[in-house]
Amino acid sequence: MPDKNLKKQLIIEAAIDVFSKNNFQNSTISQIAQKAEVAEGTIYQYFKNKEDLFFSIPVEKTKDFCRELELHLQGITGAFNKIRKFIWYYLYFFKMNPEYGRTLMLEMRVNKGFAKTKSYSSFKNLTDRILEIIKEGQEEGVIRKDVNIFITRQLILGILEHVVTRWLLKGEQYDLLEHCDEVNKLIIHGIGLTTDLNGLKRWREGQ
Amino acid sequence: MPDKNLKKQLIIEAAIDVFSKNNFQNSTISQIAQKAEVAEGTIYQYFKNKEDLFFSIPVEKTKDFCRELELHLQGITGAFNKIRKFIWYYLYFFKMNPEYGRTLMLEMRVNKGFAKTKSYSSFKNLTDRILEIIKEGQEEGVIRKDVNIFITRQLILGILEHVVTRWLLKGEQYDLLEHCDEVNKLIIHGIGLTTDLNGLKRWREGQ
DNA sequence: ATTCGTAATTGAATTTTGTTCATTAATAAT
DNA sequence: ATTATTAATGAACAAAATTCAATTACGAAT
Repeated sequence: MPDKNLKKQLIIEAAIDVFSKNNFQNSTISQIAQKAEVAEGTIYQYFKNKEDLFFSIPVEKTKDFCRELELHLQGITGAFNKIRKFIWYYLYFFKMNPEYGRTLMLEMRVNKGFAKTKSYSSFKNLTDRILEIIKEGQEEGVIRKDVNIFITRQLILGILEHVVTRWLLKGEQYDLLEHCDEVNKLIIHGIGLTTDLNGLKRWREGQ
Repeated sequence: MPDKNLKKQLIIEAAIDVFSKNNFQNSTISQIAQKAEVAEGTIYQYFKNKEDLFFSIPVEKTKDFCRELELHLQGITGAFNKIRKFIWYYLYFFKMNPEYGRTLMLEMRVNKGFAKTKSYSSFKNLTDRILEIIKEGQEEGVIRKDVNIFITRQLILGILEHVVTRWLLKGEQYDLLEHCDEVNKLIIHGIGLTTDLNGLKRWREGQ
């Protein structure tokens, strides 16, 4: 029983390596087979096709991602503090796992088939978690209620994905955590520097 | 002379159709050739290879995108008003051109080769434009100065790309313009509903 | 220990698809 | 009309994904 998964894991290991160096299109089954020291046919014993192998890659890593996030959030109180930690951890994880980032951000996330994969189910935990935090913040009275919570989540995930994607496309040259505070500040307070206190009052009533 | 571009355009037309229905990987040259009613070899008269054809698709549309944006911004004063219009127009354009969106958002934007293409150069006008508006807002004193302008831009582009990408992945079922106001509100004011006026004061001084 | 049955593995054959190229057709120039 | 140049063709080629009949390894049963 562990033997079977061992070989499967061996192939995935090789696939991670090959797919993250080149991309999906430019990676070949024979490269992966060579690296895993199995015959090409063997791969098709464990995976339906090239795409299926590809989608199997981030399952485990994504589970780690969510599990560790939960750990990092332990003992933190207050929605804003949790969001700050979420932002930090999100960027930190991609900094530490760039090959995972390349596959997930540049290829999976943008694929229509992704929503049907196991990785997506794992990833959904993460996006569900941020939704919970948003609701918590609304109950605390620190997060605005006059905006759809899903749009609120899109603001947070949007900038994070954009920041990570840019970093990957630029070749991971700078430190991803560099602008952690600024991102946080923008999410919480927005770009506006209004002194319109009447306006402020109006938004509050908008809840 | 116009004959030559006519055939090239014909091929692009067919490519738009095929590439946006399936994706890059699952579209074949022979499908495109059939649809354009030319021989497969003819395509290679006009384009170096499949990828070159792919990247040629959004050149013209992207130029339109930028040109029309400029038109829509005409006569609007004040950074916030311009941003509001930018957001509206951005969403409006993808609503009207979903096949363009599918190619640009789900395939191009996330491709390392994209930054070297003509489409990217056009697209850069758009992202440069939002940067100008941000600077203008800072001079007006309505946009915070204690955050890197590039990060500020990433907030705006991030949520817009995320909103459009989600819409595309969900099969374009709902109206993309539905949440225009909410997006705007979040960008300008953030998710926070703080009454901490001392904090507010501190941020202002942070400029 | 030997046999038998099942599952895993192999790599050569097949299929699909991008790309090339020699040939043919069309167009323009003299 | 003849020639030169350019465009278009589709069969041939190459590369890579996928299949499959043959082989090997393994475990249980006798």
